[in-house]
Amino acid sequence: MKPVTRIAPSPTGFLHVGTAHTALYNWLFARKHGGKFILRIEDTDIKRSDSAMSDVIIESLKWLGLEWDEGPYFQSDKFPVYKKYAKELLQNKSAYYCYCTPKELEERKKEAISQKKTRKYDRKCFNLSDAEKKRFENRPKAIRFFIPDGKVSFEDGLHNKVERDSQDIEDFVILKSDGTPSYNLACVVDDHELGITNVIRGEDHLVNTFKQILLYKAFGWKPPEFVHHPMILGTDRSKLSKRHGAVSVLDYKKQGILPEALVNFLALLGWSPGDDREIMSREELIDLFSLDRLSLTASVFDIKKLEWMNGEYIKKLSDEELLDRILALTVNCQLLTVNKEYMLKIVNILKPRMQRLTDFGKFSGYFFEDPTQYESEGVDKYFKLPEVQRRLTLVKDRFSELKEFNVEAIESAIRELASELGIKAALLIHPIRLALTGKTGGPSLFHIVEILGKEAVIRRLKKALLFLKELK
RNA sequence: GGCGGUAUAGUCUAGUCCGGCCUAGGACGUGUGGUUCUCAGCCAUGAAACCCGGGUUCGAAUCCCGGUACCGCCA
Repeated sequence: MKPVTRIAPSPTGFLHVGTAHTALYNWLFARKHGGKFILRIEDTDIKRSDSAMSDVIIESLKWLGLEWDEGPYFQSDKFPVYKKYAKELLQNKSAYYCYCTPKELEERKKEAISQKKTRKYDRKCFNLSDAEKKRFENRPKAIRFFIPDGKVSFEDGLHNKVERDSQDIEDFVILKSDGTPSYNLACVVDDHELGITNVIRGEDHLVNTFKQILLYKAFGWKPPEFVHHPMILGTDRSKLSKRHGAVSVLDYKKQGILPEALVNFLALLGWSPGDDREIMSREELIDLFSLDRLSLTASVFDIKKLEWMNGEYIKKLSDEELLDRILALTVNCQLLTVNKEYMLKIVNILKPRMQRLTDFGKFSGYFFEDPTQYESEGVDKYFKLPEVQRRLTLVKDRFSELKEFNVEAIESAIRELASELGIKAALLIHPIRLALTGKTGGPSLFHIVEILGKEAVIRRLKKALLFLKELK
């Protein structure tokens, strides 16, 4: 039988990388076995959901390339269905009405805690007499699932047999008093109706599974196979959240991370192919993926490694492709008007030092505008060299005499001048770089000079010479 | 608090099922050196881990027992 998996995010306004991580494993598993991957939006909490929020999830999944085969299904379309199933459980005595108000529950729980008793629901409404029930009949009522005695266990694909005493599980609400289903009911009903065969989800749901198993049993349904994978943690080893930095998939997009890099990185957080491979294409991941190679331990999201990996993916892109990606990300209209040939040259020499698409903006400024200031460290180091004014003047003259203004000609001009002056070429190169870019580091100077072109180079050298005059 | 889960370097992991090939492998990060005009890169090289305590065994990261710590759920 072909597997059917799903990702079921709730529309919170963004797609959490943890959810993306889970989605990826479900997607990989479905693709690997020729199965189906379904998207379901868990928007039963109407107050906190709106369509704009699910759009973000859809956009994020698409960006990552995790295409789904069915859906999106919306739980908010199915309220009557959940209600029907809740009533069914009522009828077969697996559930009962609860008339307790949130306030009453709160108070009784507090009291239980203060007496160091269990915080479970006290089953008050299960034990109500008919007369009492009648008295409460006009109150809003929820439906609670009755937990039968005994032990609940299931086989987890990773953790093997997990077991829990039903005494430790409370009679949980399946249908709230406002008629909306609780998470566990909606989840079980939908997983069943959609024919989900493999539920692959974060370990934070492991404990929910006991309740869900009980629901499957009460309905007489066959439960799917469960796999609870380890979670992603922040650097302080607590559940990854906003205070650890970016957690939204689209934030990474904005910050210049490539989707293929994020996918590769996420895949390796809690899974490994068994050998030393790290950089793997989508196809390789599908080919190599296997649930039994998932790790059992939660992993810390290491942004440094993501950046490294992103850099690796950037280096693999052709100049054209990289330029397209940069432009797609940039809102700077000015860049869009610059001629493509020029842009490609810049992309080409900046590529090896880029780790994020946004680095292009950071590193390329001087290709578009003359430097307005010079790094002070560089001024001390290179603009105060002996005879620097005279040397730069000579450089400027040599450059203006050049007929061919290409890397070879530029390099030999500088090297020849250096040997005529009896100094190391570096003593010319560094001040020139500072004069042209305002910076002490960067790509090969000869390439910079070529790309900038004769006119800009001469202009900038003149500017620098003026600056040097004032420096004295 | 109860319950569930987990434990290999700072981080991601391989090895654990079936004890010896593990003086524990790879990657990120980090130290040093080399290359180049600088930075990045690249190459070379180093430091860095089996949670603790018992046991079984000729031999344990791997098996058993007992702790501890961390994470999660109830919230």
